[in-house]
Amino acid sequence: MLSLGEEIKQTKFKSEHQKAMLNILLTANTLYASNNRFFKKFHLSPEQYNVLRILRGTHPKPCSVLSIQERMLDKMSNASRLVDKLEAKGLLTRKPCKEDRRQVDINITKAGLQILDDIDVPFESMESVLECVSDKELARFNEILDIIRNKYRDAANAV
Amino acid sequence: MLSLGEEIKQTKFKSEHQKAMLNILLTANTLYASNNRFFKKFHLSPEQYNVLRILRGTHPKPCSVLSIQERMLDKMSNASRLVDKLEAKGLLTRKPCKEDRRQVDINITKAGLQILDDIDVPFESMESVLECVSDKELARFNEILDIIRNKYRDAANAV
DNA sequence: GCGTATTAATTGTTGTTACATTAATTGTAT
DNA sequence: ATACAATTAATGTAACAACAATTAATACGC
Repeated sequence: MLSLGEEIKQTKFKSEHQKAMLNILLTANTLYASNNRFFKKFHLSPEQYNVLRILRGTHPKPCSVLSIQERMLDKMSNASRLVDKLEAKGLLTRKPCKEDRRQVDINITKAGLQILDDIDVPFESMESVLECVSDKELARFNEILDIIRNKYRDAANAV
Repeated sequence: MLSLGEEIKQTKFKSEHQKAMLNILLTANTLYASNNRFFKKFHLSPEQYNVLRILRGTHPKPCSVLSIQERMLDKMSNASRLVDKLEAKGLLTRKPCKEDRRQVDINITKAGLQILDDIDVPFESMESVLECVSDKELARFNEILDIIRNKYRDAANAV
């Protein structure tokens, strides 16, 4: 098993803090790259999968582009174009919203639900890699991530 | 302060494990986006900054493109083209390697070292967001990240 | 030494992201 | 009611990433 230091061939770190920051970025890149390869088997990107999951969550109610965007992990990316791609694949439908004509009602299709079903089992087996860590430890782990996210965002805006 | 659930507007999670996986991805995205905005002030991308840091590490000895690639957080990205950009900005030099003419000797310039100096202080203040977490806890935090990275990569390859 | 395999770096291609801008609709203040 | 602001979605663009393919140099087996 490779440690952070081995992976990026850096022997010294200024502090455990700095190491943690680098480690998050490296780990996320690894996860992202693995997910990329995994979803490619289903002709999806991780972002497209994320959108389908969100739509399954609200199904059978529709969802607007904006509320997809708000629920996405990567807020910067372009929900509108992701929806384009998924519509072209027949995994969702798009129709104007009656109540507010600026909005678009997006619904996942049967094909969309089916592909999520196909993905669920193998994907869950990947997500279970953390079984060797206790729930209590993971709870603290999640807390620390929350702290980092919030403080870092503030710090970056302040600079 | 926003929790994972608040940020992606998802109230239920299947397990602490699944939550941790999503949290890593979300946190990394946030960090990456913040870094992006931060480095833009210096007309650099996070990846370009990473390359300069690596070169400062080996300085005054040169570094090949491959060994830059090996030390990078994101192995997938294109070291060759990053070096292009940085050379165009005068932040590094590129010259053929005498011993092995396939390789290129890359050295950071004074301007490159200077820009790292300019960045160091504000960037370190951003990295210090973790001061409220103890070193012992961070050590365990880093361990868990190492586990996730290694196991997940294996799991993704196996599927 | 010669042919083949391997390694290092670059380049081509395709798709995506980040960010700004635009267009259309709705909300609001007077 | 009308002007102006705010909201929603889509699009234009420049830069970047992923991956394959290419070129050049070196290592290795015989």
